[in-house]
Amino acid sequence: MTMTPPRTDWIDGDATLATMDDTARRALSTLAPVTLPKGQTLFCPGEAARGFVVVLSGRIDVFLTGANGRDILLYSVEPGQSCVQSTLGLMGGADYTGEALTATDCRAVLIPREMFMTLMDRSDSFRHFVFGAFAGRMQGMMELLEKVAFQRVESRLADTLLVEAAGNTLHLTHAELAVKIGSAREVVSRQLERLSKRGIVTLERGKITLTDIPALQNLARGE
Amino acid sequence: MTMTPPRTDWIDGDATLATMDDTARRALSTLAPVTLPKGQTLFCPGEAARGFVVVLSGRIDVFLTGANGRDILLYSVEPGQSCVQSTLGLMGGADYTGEALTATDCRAVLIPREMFMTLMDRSDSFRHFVFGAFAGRMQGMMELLEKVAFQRVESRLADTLLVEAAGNTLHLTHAELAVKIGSAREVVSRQLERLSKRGIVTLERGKITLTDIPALQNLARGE
DNA sequence: CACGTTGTGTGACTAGGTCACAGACGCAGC
DNA sequence: GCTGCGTCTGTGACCTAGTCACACAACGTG
Repeated sequence: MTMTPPRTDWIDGDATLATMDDTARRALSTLAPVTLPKGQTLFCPGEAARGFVVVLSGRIDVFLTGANGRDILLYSVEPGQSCVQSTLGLMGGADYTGEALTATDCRAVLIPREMFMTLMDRSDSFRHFVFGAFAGRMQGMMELLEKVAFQRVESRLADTLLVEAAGNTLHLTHAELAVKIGSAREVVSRQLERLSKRGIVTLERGKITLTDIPALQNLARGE
Repeated sequence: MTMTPPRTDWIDGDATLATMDDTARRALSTLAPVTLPKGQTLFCPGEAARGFVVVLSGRIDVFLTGANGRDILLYSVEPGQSCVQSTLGLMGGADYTGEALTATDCRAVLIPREMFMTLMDRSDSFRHFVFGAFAGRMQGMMELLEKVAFQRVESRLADTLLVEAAGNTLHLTHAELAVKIGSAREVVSRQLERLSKRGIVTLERGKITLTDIPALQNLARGE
């Protein structure tokens, strides 16, 4: 029986994982990254966590779904980051409440539950990585909560337009924008129409062009 | 120079701390708990974290304050729990955004930054405690977000009335209720008035009596 | 018992979410 | 080309919630 030697190039290729100590690298090298097509569901509400997910390339979006069917984007997982939702269940947390979807084609590693637990105890750098991820997400959730609870839709929308734009155009539907800012599609449509009438954006089907960035920046920070 | 032997009774007296391993107990025994009067501010926005706070008795409420001055209760810290906000700054997180107030007279320990860091690396049980706390708060924040984003005020109010009631009365002002559910005082007043007209509660200054608990339970879970 | 403080009630108005549609556009498959 | 069909967008009516500006009632203290 022959074994192919474990590949570690995906570890070295990731800015975050490459800095791990030997304990973590040895354990990780026994894993193989998986490729996931765009649009795939990784976790859904109520499902038990299978392990700890680290994204190597692509993007995973994590949503919270409300009783009424609307959902809101909790955060996006970019390369070198992890989907902390998946670990809440591993540590005294209750059932998984979010829903994770691949926003693009992805490569990712799934660190199984046992290895995760062991590394948390044995590897300083792995532990620090996980802790940092937790703290970061927590902060992000607080900011999101603050926005949803206190900020006007107009302001959140302007902010999202700026963040999401590549150059000064973005290819998103009103419905997708609505999810990102935690509002309803019709509301986004009406807000965009107002912005368009003020000459701040121009609208086409599936495409938005920003024509007055400074004005948007003002709106984003609440006038 | 004489030293009073370190007291550990406050460690043994706390259900959570009492289960810590020797490493943690030795370190903790060098600390002395502090007493805090009701209404004291522990942290305010923008302030750097001083350490990790564990509550021994009493309750600390942690709020998020919006730009418009309204605030919302993020969570309450009960005995044996910790104020994880205070550690976000200790680990890659940004500035402190919440505000912590003692809701009652309290006894608490402040674990300074260095000891916190050391214990995280050296003590398994301390680390598990902190991680559990993080996971729990994270879960709680998600639930709060879901409520604020998707649930009706009527439903959130009913839920809070049930949770907060001692027996079937509670001594809270409309303004305090508003903060707990993340709404405005006037809205709470009007909702309570409706409940009162339907015979579900009776209202007095600073006091609410629940007269139809089943009806409230229905409202709480959204009819 | 006068007075300030705190809690509550109310009306008018705005923002935002929901529902039920009607078009409009884009892209298969003839 | 045309014909459907799904997706995206626009719109009106309606309801809930948040905001602003008050009035007034209940308590507490000197």
